[in-house]
Amino acid sequence: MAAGRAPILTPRGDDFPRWYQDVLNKAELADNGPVRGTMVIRPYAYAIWERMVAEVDARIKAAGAENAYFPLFIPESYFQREAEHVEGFSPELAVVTVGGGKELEEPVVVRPTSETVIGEYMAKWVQSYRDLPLLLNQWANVVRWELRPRVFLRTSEFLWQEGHTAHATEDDAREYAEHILHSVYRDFMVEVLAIPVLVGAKIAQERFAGATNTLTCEAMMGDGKALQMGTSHELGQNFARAFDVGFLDEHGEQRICWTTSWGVSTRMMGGLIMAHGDDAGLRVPPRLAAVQAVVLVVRDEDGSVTAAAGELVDSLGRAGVRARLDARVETGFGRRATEWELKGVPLRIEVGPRDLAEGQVVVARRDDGAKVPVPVAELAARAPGLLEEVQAAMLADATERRDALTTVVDSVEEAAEVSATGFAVLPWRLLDDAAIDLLGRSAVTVRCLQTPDGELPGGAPADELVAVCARSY
RNA sequence: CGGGACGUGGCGCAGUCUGGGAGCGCACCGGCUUUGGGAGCCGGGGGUCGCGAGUUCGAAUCUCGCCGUCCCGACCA
Repeated sequence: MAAGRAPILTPRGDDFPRWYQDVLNKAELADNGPVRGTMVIRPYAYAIWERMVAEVDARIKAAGAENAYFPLFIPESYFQREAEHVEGFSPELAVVTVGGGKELEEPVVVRPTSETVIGEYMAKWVQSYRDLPLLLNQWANVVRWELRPRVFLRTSEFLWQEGHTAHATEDDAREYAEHILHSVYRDFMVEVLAIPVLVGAKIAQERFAGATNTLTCEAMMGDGKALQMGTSHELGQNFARAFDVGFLDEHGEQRICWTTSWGVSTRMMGGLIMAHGDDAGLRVPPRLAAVQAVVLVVRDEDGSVTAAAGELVDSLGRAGVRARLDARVETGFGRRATEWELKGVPLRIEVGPRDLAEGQVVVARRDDGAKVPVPVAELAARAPGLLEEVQAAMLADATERRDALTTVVDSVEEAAEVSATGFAVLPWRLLDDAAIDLLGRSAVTVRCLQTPDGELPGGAPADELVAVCARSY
């Protein structure tokens, strides 16, 4: 029956960007907004984003930071105070010049990031070494006018979390920036998103505007391209100086703080889609999924199947599984099965009269398509374990693919070639300006620097570091 | 912002070259038959042909301008 029918989605191998668009539409994730570069996040995608927020927020709080909220509008003059910051952000600022029908005396910028406003208030709040470290975070929307927008990956407005901290010493600031990268971002991405991200440091050219060091989590997408999934910056004393964030130390000496900032955004939705999606649609890892299991009533003559399915949903819920009932029997089974596959729900539990007669249900895994019968009485007890199996399998799949598409090379030419389809790892010492320029001609960039065993460079000697190169989103 | 392609019901497209009925598939609504992988048949509803000028008796079709989308390059979460 399916033979001869057009595929639901453009196959990934035919046209990856087109496939991505198809997933956004068919899985009802997002639409373009009316203003170029803006997006509408639809309920199913927003539910996933809320799960991301919950998981990341819990980790941020575990790292000791507290949530606060700073204004959307920032005086334009604030941006002028940090030279590199202005230079980096000027091209993508949205500036409001009229308010209440009148030309404003000083234009206000719609925040592209909040270092400047937060710096102003940190200066006010921090007086003593006893006030440090000051660990703040906010969940907010930000605006960066984009020339080439792509839903979730690069939009002019996006949702994110931005952490901002002030510390007494450089070491303390560095440790905290690293702690966030590892214990919040990498942990979340690997354990919840099931995406095996690389951690590393950005080269100077790729640093955040105003940072002294930018740490990154880099993921590989289904087409071998890289996606920066999150960054954590050491800002040195650049912003602290510009905004006069100072304190008296225990010896009564006036000193300047060391600050950090770090963020992850709705871009992770794009990463989720492109890292795990297949030709049948999205695949959501169970720990992330807003709907972990859908109980699908295959057909129902007298209401008894729906009743039994409802009980299964309840029992799954009691077992800690986020389950949902699909009893829309007026819609064909195949249609509904396809819909849930598009949406990537990890487990589909099929219940029909035949199953009930045999005291079983059929459990279909979204990750590998396997279908196994499970006795009704055992479903709730077995589902959590099965979800964990799916979670582990998805991480293993993604890791295997990333490793298969990663090649260690020892020349710039090879790096350019290999980066056409995946990641190239080569000695950092080979990458002088001319080499970086050469890679650039193939749209290849240095994603991050690592130690050979994949850790942050830290204090490792520069000539021992490796550079991970790839094309990127 | 440079190069390329494309804008026709919600989605995907034909029609444009060679001007004259706005059509097709899917989706949607109603009815009947169906229901273990995208249902079938019958009957319906829905479109300023991206926007604006121009040429013409007449423009989806020709001309110009603008906007948007996608791809490829320069920047970012």
